[in-house]
Amino acid sequence: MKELKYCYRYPHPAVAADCVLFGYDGNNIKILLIQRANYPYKTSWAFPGGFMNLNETAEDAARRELEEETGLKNVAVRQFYTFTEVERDPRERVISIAHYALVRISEVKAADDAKDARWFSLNEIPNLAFDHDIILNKALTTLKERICFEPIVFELLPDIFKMSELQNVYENILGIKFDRRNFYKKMNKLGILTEVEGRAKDSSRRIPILYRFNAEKYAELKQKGFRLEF
Amino acid sequence: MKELKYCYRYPHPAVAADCVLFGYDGNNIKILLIQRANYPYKTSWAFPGGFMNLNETAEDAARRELEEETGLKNVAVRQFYTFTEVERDPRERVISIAHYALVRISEVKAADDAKDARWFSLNEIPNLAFDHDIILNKALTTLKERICFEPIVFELLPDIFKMSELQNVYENILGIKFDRRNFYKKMNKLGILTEVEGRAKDSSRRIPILYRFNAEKYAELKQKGFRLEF
DNA sequence: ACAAAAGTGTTAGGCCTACACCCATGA
DNA sequence: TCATGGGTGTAGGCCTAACACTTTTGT
Repeated sequence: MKELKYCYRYPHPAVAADCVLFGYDGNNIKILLIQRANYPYKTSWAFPGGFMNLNETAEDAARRELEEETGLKNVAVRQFYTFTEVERDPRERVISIAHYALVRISEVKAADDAKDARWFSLNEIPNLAFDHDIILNKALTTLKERICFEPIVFELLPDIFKMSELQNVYENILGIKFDRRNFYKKMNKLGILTEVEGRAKDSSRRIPILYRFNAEKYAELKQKGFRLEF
Repeated sequence: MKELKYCYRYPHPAVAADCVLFGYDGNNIKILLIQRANYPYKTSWAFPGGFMNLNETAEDAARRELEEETGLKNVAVRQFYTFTEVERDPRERVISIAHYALVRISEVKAADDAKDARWFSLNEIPNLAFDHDIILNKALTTLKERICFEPIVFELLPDIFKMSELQNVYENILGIKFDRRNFYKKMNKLGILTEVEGRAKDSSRRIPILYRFNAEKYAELKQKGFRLEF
């Protein structure tokens, strides 16, 4: 039994940093879950995360836990809500500072090998540990709102992508279908996409134009208040 | 010296809940600040707030501190961000779960009497304790975004108000000027306002139509995705 | 040559913007 | 009667939604 050597004048809760990791496999939005090996909620699935150290911020902690549990380094994690229900952890009072991050699923191949980490589609999410079902809902709601203010969806796509892929990502996240032609026009008019010379063919028929996210143009637009209306 | 009787196996940060309280005096958005009486940042101004108890959520804590320090009861506080910079408090590691709330300034008259609480306009904010300047900025940014998704501005206004007052609140928060006639049309078309029979006159010339926020109609619109474009 | 994916127009309607005018009222 | 705040209307432009046609390419 470890000794209780960290003492305070007033009760302190434990503070965890968790991270909802979104990926995109070319068809669907996916969520990375980790199967718990220990009490509580042993064998239940949960988001990567863990307790925050006192010499790091919550973001640092989320990034560190992500690396420890999935091998992913330097992911842009974003805090979105702190969950503080009194009984959310049976061990002791634990609050969870929840983050989300978007990654190219191919870069997390390593995690796929680990027997305890798996990508799940939104319609096959298993029972989750703690209040992670609530956290997931909030993460999805937040993501839907954020993609109208920041062009974060590009973090899910490869550097170079087809317009139809971009549309598919937006449709998946927002749960809406768009008219292909109107979507093309809207995105092109926005001005944050650059056509890429190399036209790679894939399984489709006609060879599509390829695009890259133009961070410079976005930076300009951001000044004047970037906003995507859906 | 109080004894250190709360002990844990791992280091725990202290957790505070703070609340940025917005008010509206009929002309300008105001922020309620409290002058600190103790170390650290003694005599500096800060947001109402304090340490969270282990038997309450962060929201509960923010509400409780708000009542203790301003007398306000049952205010709808909303969490918006958790501040976790390692050095943000000189005493020990403290993270702050920050909330905001909108109140009718007249209901906080009591607080005005207290010598240590005062409403400040945005252009007269003094030096703030801790990282409260950063918290204020984030609160303002969040407020600007949230009022496009939720009709929270009505919490700043009396039950019954003139259209010009509503416009003034939006203009103050967003820092934009609107055309009076276009604003009227936009708000009326939205359908969340109800005209009120009693026409009270004030210092102006022509007697204006009075409105009330219609919570039922808003609830309907919310289903289909309420959204205000500015 | 045919089906599927992809590029490009066109049109109508709605919403926003920018205005001008009239009404009511206190001084 | 005049200045001020307040209510209402209209024209133009832009954006969006809805929809059709053509091009490319693997089979």
